[in-house]
Amino acid sequence: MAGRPTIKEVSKIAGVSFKTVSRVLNNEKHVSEETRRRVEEVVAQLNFRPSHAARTLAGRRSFQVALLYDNPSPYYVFHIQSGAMERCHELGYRLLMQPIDSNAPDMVPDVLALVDEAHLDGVILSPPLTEMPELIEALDKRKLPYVRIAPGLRKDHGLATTMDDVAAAREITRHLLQLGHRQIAFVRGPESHVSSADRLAGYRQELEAHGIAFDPALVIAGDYSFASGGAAARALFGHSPRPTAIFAGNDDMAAGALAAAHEADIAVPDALSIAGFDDSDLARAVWPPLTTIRQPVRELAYAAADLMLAGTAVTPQVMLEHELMVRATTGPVPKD
Amino acid sequence: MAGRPTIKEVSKIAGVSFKTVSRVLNNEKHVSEETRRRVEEVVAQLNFRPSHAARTLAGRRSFQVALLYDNPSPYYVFHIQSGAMERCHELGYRLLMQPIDSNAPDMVPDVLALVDEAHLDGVILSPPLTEMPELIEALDKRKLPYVRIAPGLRKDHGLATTMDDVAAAREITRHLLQLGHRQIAFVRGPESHVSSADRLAGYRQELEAHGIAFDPALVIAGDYSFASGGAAARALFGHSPRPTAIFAGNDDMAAGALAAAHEADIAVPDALSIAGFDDSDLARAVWPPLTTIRQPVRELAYAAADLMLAGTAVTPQVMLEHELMVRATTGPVPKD
DNA sequence: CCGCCGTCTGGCAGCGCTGTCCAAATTCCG
DNA sequence: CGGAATTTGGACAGCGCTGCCAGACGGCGG
Repeated sequence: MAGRPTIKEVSKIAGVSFKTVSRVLNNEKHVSEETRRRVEEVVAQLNFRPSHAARTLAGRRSFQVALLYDNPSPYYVFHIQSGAMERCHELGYRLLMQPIDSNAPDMVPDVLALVDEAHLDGVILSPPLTEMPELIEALDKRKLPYVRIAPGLRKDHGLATTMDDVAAAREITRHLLQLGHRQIAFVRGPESHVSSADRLAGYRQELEAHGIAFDPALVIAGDYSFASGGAAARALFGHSPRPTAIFAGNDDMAAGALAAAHEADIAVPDALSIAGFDDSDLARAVWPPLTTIRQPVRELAYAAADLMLAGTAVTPQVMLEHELMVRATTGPVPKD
Repeated sequence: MAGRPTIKEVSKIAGVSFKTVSRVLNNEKHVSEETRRRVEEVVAQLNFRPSHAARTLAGRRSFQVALLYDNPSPYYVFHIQSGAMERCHELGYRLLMQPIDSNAPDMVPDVLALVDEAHLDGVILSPPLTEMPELIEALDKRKLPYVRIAPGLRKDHGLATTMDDVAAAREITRHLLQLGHRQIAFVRGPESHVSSADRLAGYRQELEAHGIAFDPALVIAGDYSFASGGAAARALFGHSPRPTAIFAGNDDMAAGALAAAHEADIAVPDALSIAGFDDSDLARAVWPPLTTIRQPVRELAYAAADLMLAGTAVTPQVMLEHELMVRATTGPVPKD
């Protein structure tokens, strides 16, 4: 914590007033080319960085935004962070990554307290915080800029980056239908994630578009965890006739179902097809590698930061492309 | 960004000078019980939070530390973050999570710039940043407090939290030896991670302790990635006699080896045992679930923050326990 | 030739706190 | 009951910047 240089020292060495140095640092107009160069030289030479605290205090902006998340998946969090971080960094903002307990009774005041404390210029919300009406309202009321990543509710409200969960689920379902499957089970995620309802809807729509009646008995509730996928699969194995395909609402549950199939000695994909959703690291690490939907998680976060900070987008909501990744857990329906 | 309350407003309502409010906020002495209570009431009622920027600027401390990492594993990063975050939060510090490119030529000045800019009170280093001599020196020279998580080099220098990689690798090796394996291959990690050398050393020591000659041909270089584990396993499958067990330096490589075994139709654990290291999420998601070492990642980070900030520890280095997790990829050596 | 505007630069207040110093109120002794 | 020690709370400067305003200078049109 030794003497870091200050703007005044820079100005003294450069032979200008410290106000001029401030202008250079903030890329303001009305600084002659030569002065600018001279100041920049001194800045580089001293390795000077303006105190973030001082700029925040003196100016109207803190160049600080927070990414709020409450998601147990390391994979998801890691990629959301890295996408948002990249764009923030490019735009000269600092990103505060904040895990939030979305069920805490004081969640909203706590977030607001963070906003005050850090003088945040905006916040980026990821699911399931995107779905909290009190939070959204509080932010609106505060007139604090925010973006939501993949919101499930009120999709046309405010800034948001999304992917089309319904269409993606339809693609997976269509893929299975084209392989000849007719008994396709669906393992859904928790209620708190609207995405899981969207995926269910897509599954159902595609089924019906192919003239296949939707069978509620083939829908099992899970909670996006590996264990719940295994449990769902084991329940399904008791059905008669046994479904020939399982579409799980995320990769963790698909991996759980896959493990259950291995355990029960059911060959995948020969006797049973399994599909996931997300294309997380898991999808390539299990065997056989999982057929799934590549969710553009990193890009969603990158675009979210861009939307909020750069403000160059034409529409307040942007939708990113997903991709069906056909790997080895899905195959033709077994004939017997 | 509407009018957040300031310390002066609090003081006005509480009927004291703003300095007294400051004393209450900082838990200083010389404030009567009653005054303290009154101030705290107003603070709670207004949901007042002191401006972090202002305290940083005015005081000698910023109550801000950074966690620096450069690790591609979402699992590892997530748990390191959450452990460090928890302890920092408990101690009233804010944690800045900063991915750093350890190979960037300006890495050290960039870190120092961050330190200045954010007025950091300390930094937490995770591998492989723990192994960068220039960084360590720069930090020492700056007299900036720091801790290293699981350092490989100069383990007795400065504050650090570690686990015993050598002993853990010996345990895995012993477990395999006890199952009757004699042809045990080792897939090592990249040179940049000293942990991988330690694990190799443990493997070798245990072998020799059991009177088994170390065979360099059974050591294959990997890079901690899933793909490299698969490649190593496929190379090993060509050896004659084929090793009966593979000990991979981390779970990703073990999962890769497991997938390769599945592909080559080699039954695990009946024809081949596989062991990993880390007990990451993967270990339970693959099938069969992986025998591995539980690395106390989260605890290591928690303890690191504690060591640096609470300063209650007796020794500058603390070592945490690992645990051998025997699951289903290891079994008795096949007899033929 | 004057006035006016545009470009560049500096002066100064003040952001919301903490640290230091000092005054007043209270307590504790002999 | 007086004086010193202790507790309590206020005044004030200043942390390192940005916002606003004013001043110096030069070019241009009328």
